[in-house]
Amino acid sequence: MDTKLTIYNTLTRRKEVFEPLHAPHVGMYVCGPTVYGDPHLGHARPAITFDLLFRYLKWLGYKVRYVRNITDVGHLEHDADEGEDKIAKKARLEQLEPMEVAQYYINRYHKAMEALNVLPPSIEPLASGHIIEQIKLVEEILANGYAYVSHGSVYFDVAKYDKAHHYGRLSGRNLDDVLNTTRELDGQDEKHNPADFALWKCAQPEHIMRWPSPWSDGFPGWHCECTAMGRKYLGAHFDIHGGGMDLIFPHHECEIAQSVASQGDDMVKYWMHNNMITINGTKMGKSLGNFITLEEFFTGSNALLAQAYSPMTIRFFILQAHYRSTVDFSNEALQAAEKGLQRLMEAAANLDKLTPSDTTTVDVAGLGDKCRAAMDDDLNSPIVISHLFEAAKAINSIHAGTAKINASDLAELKSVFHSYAFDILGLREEEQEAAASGGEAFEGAVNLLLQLRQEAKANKDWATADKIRNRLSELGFTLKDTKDGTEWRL
RNA sequence: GGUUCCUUGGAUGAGUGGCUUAGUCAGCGGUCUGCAAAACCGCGCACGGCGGUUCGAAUCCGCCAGGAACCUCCA
Repeated sequence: MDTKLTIYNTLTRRKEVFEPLHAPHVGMYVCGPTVYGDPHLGHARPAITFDLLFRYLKWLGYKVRYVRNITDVGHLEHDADEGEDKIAKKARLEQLEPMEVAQYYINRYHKAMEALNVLPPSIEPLASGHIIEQIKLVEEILANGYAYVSHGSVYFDVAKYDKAHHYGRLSGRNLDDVLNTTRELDGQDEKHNPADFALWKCAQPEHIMRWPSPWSDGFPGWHCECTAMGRKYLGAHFDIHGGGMDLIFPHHECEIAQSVASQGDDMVKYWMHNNMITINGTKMGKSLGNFITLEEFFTGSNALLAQAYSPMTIRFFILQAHYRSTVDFSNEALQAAEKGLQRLMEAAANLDKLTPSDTTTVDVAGLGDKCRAAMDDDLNSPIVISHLFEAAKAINSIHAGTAKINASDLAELKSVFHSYAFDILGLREEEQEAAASGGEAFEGAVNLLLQLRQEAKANKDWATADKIRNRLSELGFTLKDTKDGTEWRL
């Protein structure tokens, strides 16, 4: 297989062959959550998208350092919460230390990510732990003349920067567009230009999250953390920077400006952005109030949900769409994903039970190459999944005895199927928990019932046989009659 | 208003010039089964509208209609 991984680079708006700066090492940075609320379905998208990339790069043999930050310093809120730090505001409402609130939501985020089988990143730095690095970044930009101090705050001089470097090249804007559409915001009179963005903000008296700096007691600007921490852990130049499409402007645009203004060039080679999850066609978001938290999905406790959906159903649902497409939430789509996943996982279970024959009558050759080609094409997970379903069909046919496979093909099929379904797509079987909690006695009891049913069937006592089957079904068991007896699971 | 992008069957969701226009869910028919379920086999159904380029377009270009994200913290 001599294909190469290509990924869509937002900066050039085209797919590019992925060539690491320092192979076999790969550095990737992804914008993580702001921890002032429970993680919702929207947070799952970038986490799973870049988990897929992380897993695939590792599978290809790269040594990947994956940095995903936690924003616990907070950002400015709009209008009514003018100038107030989000985390500080919430803390006062709940009478908790700001860092206590942050820690609470960090823990909740980690729990949700674990449930979704999202691997922990190599480094998960906190913005609050890197104030010194951010101050240093601001000092560099000041020293290079691309920033100015005003009333204890430091602002980035966008107009000056734009003369030497194009401000807006990631998002396809030019400075005039930005100027004409910039809204009136707090502190505008301190700025030389409405388009300028804060590198350091002087804290108001009521602001409790604050740190000393050469300019004032305050807090770093909205975009500094990613530039400072990316550089600290991945170097002045690294391979991949990812995040949601809604971060392209201004966040990532400002990161590029900060990087160029401080070190002379952009740190990032490939910019990657996942699309949004929508609900009724519009973005699911905190500020829109139309989001459903991940925990609500797992428990079904939301009026919009017809039922609970397992973490793996959510993961599979997201992977069934390409990461650069929007994906619309609906119960129908999730139920379809749930059934599809179940089918795939049953095939995986059947795969382990197959016995080899001396010949092969199914077409499984090239499965690995096809999956590889799909992944290489900008992480086309829906195509990988479609190939896995083809494999599932073959597996089930062999399992049912209508097809055969020889030993070497079987070994190959197992290897490829497990690699893509579990190692790369990151799916996992969830039934183990139920079985584990049941214990041997439980299992024995169920088997006893099935044995009684089997005896009833042998006596043609259909009433008793069906009664056992129906009662077990009502309790949530799924029964499957096969030649060799009845299989069951919860 | 500006920037970027989208519009595929009953529901989802791939596919960028011709090859069988994927897969999943739902539906229909069959095999299997005591009857079911599951599984397997088979079937049907689409490329927003209008023009253009081309031997040939869902795929390229133009216009129109509709929609989204960003322009303010946001995955």
